[in-house]
Amino acid sequence: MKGKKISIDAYNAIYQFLAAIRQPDGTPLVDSKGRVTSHLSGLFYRTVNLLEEGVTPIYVFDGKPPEMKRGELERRRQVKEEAKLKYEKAKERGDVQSQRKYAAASAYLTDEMVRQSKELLKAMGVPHVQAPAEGEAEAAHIHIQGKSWAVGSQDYDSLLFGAERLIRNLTVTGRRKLPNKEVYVEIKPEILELSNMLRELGITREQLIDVALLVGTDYDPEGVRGFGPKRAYSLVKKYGSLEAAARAGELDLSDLGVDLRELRDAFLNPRVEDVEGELNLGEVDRESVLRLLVEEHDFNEERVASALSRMERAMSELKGSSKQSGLDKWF
DNA sequence: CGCACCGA
DNA sequence: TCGGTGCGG
Repeated sequence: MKGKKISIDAYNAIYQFLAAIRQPDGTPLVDSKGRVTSHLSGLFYRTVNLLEEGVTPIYVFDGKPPEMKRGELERRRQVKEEAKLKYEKAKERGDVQSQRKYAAASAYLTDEMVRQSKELLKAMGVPHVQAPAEGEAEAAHIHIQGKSWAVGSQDYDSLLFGAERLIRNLTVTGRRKLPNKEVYVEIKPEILELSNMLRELGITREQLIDVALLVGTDYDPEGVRGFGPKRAYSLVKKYGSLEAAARAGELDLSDLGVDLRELRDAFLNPRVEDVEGELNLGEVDRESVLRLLVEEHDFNEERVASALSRMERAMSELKGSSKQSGLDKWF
């Protein structure tokens, strides 16, 4: 992926840092004032690594969530509250493993953390974009407009939003990951290409959206009871659309939690904005990065300085190369 | 999650 | 150079 730009769902990435960068008992990294810094550590070091590998990340931040997502966001809030209670209980009985698990599950990103993250990226000269609504949709839009080579996310939504190329597990270290236990597994980056997927499946993007709606999406998480990936795909493949399946008596559209037309529209016509010009690397503001990380949040100066040096070298090479221009469309 | 360090 | 470990903030 050298010389490529990847539009990354920032919330998705930062949230994962926040959940994962913790001590075995679930304590996150904090500065001397007790403020959480896990997200800054993850964002900083991973971004430096990506730049060193010649990948330019474009971080896309969420805006106002669509009204339809309200229920799901409320549900997630409740799950987090329960996780918080489970964390307290695990702490009482000194169950360190459960502590970590529930601390990760109850992690939440504050507005302050989002502001800090944007400030850090700005100081690093790394482009970021504010989405009007869903970050995932805007990241896909930037890609579709030819301003990034792919979308980077752990979620599959961008494919439904029409992104041609999705990168999952975008890390440099080829890092290990724990499913639930203390078992670490090798995780490799994964490239998914929409047109290849659709060709192999023999369906259109509209039909893939129908499959997703049966299985469940952020806007209607339950989907239709009884439908997982296999049955959903078979049904759509056989009848062509959810309406046709309903007419054949194989499906009751009122089993969807939300109106079908509205659900489809969320993926086919998401609220996105064009971005002006190219999304390129800017200048590294060494002073600001040091002030933010070292002075304000007690990062180790030598570590930050050495990462900054690696980054500056990488960025000058990247900006010098011609691969950076807007020609990196997928065609 | 990623860095630094260590021993093989 | 690689995998394991412990700490980072």
